[in-house]
Amino acid sequence: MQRGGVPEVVVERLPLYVRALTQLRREGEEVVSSQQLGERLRMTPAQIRKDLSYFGRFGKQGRGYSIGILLEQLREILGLNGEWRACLVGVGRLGRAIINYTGFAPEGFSIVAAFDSADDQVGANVGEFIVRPMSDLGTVVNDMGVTIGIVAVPSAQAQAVINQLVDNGIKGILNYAPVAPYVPKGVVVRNIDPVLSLQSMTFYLKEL
Amino acid sequence: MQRGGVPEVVVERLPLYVRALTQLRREGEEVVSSQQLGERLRMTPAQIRKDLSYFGRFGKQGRGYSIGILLEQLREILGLNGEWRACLVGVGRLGRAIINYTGFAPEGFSIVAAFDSADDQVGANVGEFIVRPMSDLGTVVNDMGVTIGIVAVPSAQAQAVINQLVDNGIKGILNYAPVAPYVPKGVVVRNIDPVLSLQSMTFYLKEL
DNA sequence: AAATTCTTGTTACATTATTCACAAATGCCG
DNA sequence: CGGCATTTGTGAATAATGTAACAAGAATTT
Repeated sequence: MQRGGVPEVVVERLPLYVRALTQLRREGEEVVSSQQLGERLRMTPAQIRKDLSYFGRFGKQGRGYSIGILLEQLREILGLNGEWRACLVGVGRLGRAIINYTGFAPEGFSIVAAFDSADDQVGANVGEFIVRPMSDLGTVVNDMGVTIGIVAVPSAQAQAVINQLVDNGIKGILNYAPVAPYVPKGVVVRNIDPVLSLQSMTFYLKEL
Repeated sequence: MQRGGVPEVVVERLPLYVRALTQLRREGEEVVSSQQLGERLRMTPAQIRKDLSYFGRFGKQGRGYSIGILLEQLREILGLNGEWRACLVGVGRLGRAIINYTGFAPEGFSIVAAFDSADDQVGANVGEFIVRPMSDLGTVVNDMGVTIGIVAVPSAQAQAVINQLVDNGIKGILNYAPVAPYVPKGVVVRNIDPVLSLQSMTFYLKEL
């Protein structure tokens, strides 16, 4: 287990529930049973009930869960009700794609600044940002209340950039570089690497 | 466990080993112990040895693993020695970013065609491709030996697109749409969703 | 209002995953 | 060459995760 006695696997499934519940609400549903939710998400109802039971008792026997209430509770638990501010480091191809990605903002994650360690990128206009030098990091983190750093630099520079982010008070790292970064305790990392996903996929494809 | 008696978690870690070994080789190393590899990847040496033991005996007592040999073996096991051909569905912002992503090709994954279900996109020029209609899917899959479909369509259309891919013989799906897709047995899905990653991250950030 | 049908929350059980610990090899050093 | 330092592969022990089963509560039907 991790922090607060809740297993990390469980925490990682909560956003799945949030997503499914949001969709159900959009469809006009008001109540859902663990059975129905399980069918949507292709998990067993028992697992869903067990997961939720780590945080409280949200359901009603014979009826199920009120979608509105459960959704609100889960958003609260995950801390999704505020606005989370992130900065991007690395404005190459990938970084530019991330800046222009429209999926973050509706979920309360906003990118508020862009950095690059290459001098020839600093000052450039990317999206609505002027690319800043890494030396501005501390100021930006403090002044704008940035807690998350999104790393989109070449793998050779990733660890150094992550160190700088952490040194300047960043608490969460969304890492797109293909490395296994080191961070001190208390800093949370999530890695995004489609290549790793494909490479484990092919294990199953090759023998089909 | 899954296929061949090898637990899926183990298969998902193999690409991590491949990545680390490739890097070590680039650094000029020839031999590595499970201890050293574990330090790089921040895992216990025991886990690495156990994982590898599902597939054979690659190490030498008192010495460790020959990087070249282990790397070759792992690439073979994962099926990474051939070229894997993929098609992309959805040429919106995200789809275009994926087409231009330079990380796939060096790892042996090539995108060989782009599709879109919106008529006003069909025929457009994206990257080096002319966007094709979904009706071309069967032909392309057969003629070009495509086994992987990359899905970058809005979530409302994702399941329908995935069904079409599967019906046309696609065996692996790399899904960027924020949905939990259904696929028949024998089809492998990997989901990429940075928002889910952020949403589980904030659980830990909010109480810091 | 009794009987029936649902469905939760939870405890007990089963399975899966990780870590430990050590015999058996291997290399190295003096 | 003998002894010391390493390091693997693995079976046993431990820990974590997932599933099943059921009492208790709530809605619905008769």
